[in-house]
Amino acid sequence: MTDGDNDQIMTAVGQALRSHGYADLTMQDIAEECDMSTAALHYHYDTKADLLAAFLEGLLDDYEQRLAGRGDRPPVEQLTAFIAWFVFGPDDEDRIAFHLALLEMRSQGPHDERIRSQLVRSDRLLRDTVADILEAGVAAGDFTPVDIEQTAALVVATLDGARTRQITLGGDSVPEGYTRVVAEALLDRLVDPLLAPGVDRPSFETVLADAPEWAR
Amino acid sequence: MTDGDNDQIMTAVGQALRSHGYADLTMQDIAEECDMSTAALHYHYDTKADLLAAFLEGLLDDYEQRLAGRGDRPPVEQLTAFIAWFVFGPDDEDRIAFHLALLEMRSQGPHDERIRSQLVRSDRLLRDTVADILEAGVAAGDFTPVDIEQTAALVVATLDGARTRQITLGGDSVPEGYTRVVAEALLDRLVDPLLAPGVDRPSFETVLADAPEWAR
Amino acid sequence: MTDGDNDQIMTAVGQALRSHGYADLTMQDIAEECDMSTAALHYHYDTKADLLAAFLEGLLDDYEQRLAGRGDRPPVEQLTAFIAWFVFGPDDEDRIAFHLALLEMRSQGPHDERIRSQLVRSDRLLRDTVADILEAGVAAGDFTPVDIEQTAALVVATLDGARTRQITLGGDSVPEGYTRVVAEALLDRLVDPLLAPGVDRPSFETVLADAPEWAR
Amino acid sequence: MTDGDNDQIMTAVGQALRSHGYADLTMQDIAEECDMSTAALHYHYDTKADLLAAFLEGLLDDYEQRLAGRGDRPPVEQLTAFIAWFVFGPDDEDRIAFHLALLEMRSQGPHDERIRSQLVRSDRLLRDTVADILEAGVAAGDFTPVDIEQTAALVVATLDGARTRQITLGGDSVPEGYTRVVAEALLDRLVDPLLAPGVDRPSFETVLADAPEWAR
DNA sequence: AATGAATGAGTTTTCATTCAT
DNA sequence: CATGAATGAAAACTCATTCAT
Repeated sequence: MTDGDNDQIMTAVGQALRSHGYADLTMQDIAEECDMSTAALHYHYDTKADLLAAFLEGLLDDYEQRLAGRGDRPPVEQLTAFIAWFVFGPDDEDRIAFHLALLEMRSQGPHDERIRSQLVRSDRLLRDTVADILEAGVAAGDFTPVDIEQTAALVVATLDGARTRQITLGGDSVPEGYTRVVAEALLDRLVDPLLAPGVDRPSFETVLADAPEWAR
Repeated sequence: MTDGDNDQIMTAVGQALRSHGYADLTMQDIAEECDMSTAALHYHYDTKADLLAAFLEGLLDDYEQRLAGRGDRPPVEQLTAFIAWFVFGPDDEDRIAFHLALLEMRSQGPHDERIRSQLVRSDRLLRDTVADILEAGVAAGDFTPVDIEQTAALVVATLDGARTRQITLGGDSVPEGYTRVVAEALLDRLVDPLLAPGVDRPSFETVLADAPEWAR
Repeated sequence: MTDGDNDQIMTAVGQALRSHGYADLTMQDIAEECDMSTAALHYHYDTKADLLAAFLEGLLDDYEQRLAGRGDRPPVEQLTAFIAWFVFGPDDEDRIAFHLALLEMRSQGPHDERIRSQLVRSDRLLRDTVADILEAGVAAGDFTPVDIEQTAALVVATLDGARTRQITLGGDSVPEGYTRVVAEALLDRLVDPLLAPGVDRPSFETVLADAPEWAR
Repeated sequence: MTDGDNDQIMTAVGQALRSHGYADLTMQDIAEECDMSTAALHYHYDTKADLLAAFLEGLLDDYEQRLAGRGDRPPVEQLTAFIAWFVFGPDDEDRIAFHLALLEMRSQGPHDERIRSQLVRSDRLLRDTVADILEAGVAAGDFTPVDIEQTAALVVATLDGARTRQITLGGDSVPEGYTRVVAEALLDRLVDPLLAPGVDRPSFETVLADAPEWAR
């Protein structure tokens, strides 16, 4: 199978997941999305579980690539950009679809070890990213010392929670967007108190405006 | 149908959801859990979707009632208890199973309006609860003034995110438990800076130990 | 059970049959039509088959009563009126419903001896009615001699066929109405050649206009 | 699906319909008749209704083809053969079962548009067949002029009515068979008076004996 | 006399998976 | 490589019937 063929299948899984939801997803749904027979899908992937595990793997690989390459800007900027990265609007359908698919896969983690181990890997990567930024900031004297692991966990959990709520609740509950409100709160309440005297944090708007290349 | 009979069915749905997960839940699973025939279930609820919607509704009603009777203890205590309420250990299998099932239902929100509207209601309730505590605290002079809505959203998102990660990742990634680490971080980084001079926050251990009646 | 109660049930069977058709008719359909529980229906009639057999019996009793009492008008008039009696328009919903119900029951005859014997009784009655008229007409010299049984069978089959086709095909195929066209053909081709010289047949319009009391 | 495979399914539907009747027909019945799983049936036809509609359509297509090849024998013979074609004995179980099933389907016409439209098509076809014969006969000078449409409707209704009564009443009421008696009556009373002087009608027995190839 | 609740047996339909071609 | 066809197992749902009250 060429890479292009595989991409096509993976795209189809994402589309089908988006349209039907995990619980109602059938091989037929996926097959229709990429103009293939279900038998062809089974030729490439032995079971539905295999196919979905591969899909999740691809999903997280993408995610990771986007996290990488933060460049060498000051830690405050990096942290602010990291937080801003989670913000999306109620009309950012691609993003919603992506994370909804991810959420549906995530909820299957406890039932499928292959899925769970990918999730653990991705969690470790996310927290390490934040931890690295924090560590660099403390080392540079830009941040006052903190419990790095604890803070990283806090940041990641908070942003994940905001995203999950925005995706599952839709735009009704927090019209400005759950992620936006929570990201701002994080900056005000967590990041600002962390800054050493004389260190300035770029405004949220600035960071959102000139989104660095890695913040898709 | 008497209330007792209905309770029995709802309990069975909960149990079955815990054992099988949302995506794999069958009417038969539920029927077995309450020693009934599937036909009997269909006698009371026309469709599986109806039954699950009723279950979710009942769940949130319970939730609501538990959140309601917070009593008249000082706001600091209430806030600390609220945060502590989310903490559970990696071995609290029942809670994990329950919230996993709930997470699976949540990921169906975008596909099922009945589910989504219940989720929105529950979100509103949670944030209102925190907002009320904050408001009371500010009014009493125990908390320094803050943006109440913003802070409530932050707290709820953070705790939800921690819970979701703990459930989906298992004990591997944060052995003490994601919820525990994040709850402590929240208290240290968010609640403490909020306290007016002279106001003391009960220690986390204290609150966890004598969990008030409303913190199941 | 009072007669009124039973009438109510029978009406409900007719209504339900009309709405759902025999193949899709359920006890629940009937129960809903008369605001009763299915258990109540089973209290009065042991089985669904019993209930339907009773329904058919009532149906045919009605039918018979309408056939009776032809009075003592001349045989030509009686025969013409008998034929005209079968004519109904594409908008005569009551009549269509009645005969549709009857047709659906009739198609079950071969599967249920109770039904079949009622149908045989009704057939005998219909043919005897025609035969009596023919016999009287021949005796009176109004009709030329014919094979009475054969002619009666022909008349009954023809009118039944026209009615069945009109009911099952709807108004599309023969806009004036199958029964109307065929009844007219019967009069032109069968009755007229039967008349002795000097005997006049009332026009079809006349008979249709002043429908005698027994031709509902 | 090859034509042969489809034929096999259609034959199975016919057989199952004969054995069980329309109201009691299940997919399982059909599946057993052709040594297939019900799932295989559903692979070819999405729903039971689709399958039955296809069956009815195929039935009428066959019918059409059989009616088509009437050859170029004289109109009198054609008309006589057409009428004779409807005759069957009280012991012709296969035909009884088949037409009973068809009658059950017909009584579903008012509830199922797909069925009804096929019935209308079949009605049109039958009447056109008779009308064509009559027209040819009149043109050839074998028949005296008549209202062609009216006469065709009369013939079709009569034969249909006789068949319906014979099927639903069984052999009790008209031991020689309703269709036989009525067909003879039709010939005596309708066809014979139609013949131009010098034109002879083949005897009923003759036609019944050497049934032409198109009279199944 | 009537009902709400329940059920067992069955119905259509779905779906991941297999396999000959 | 890919497909059309097929299947077994299970799914949701239906329905006539029963029974305690």
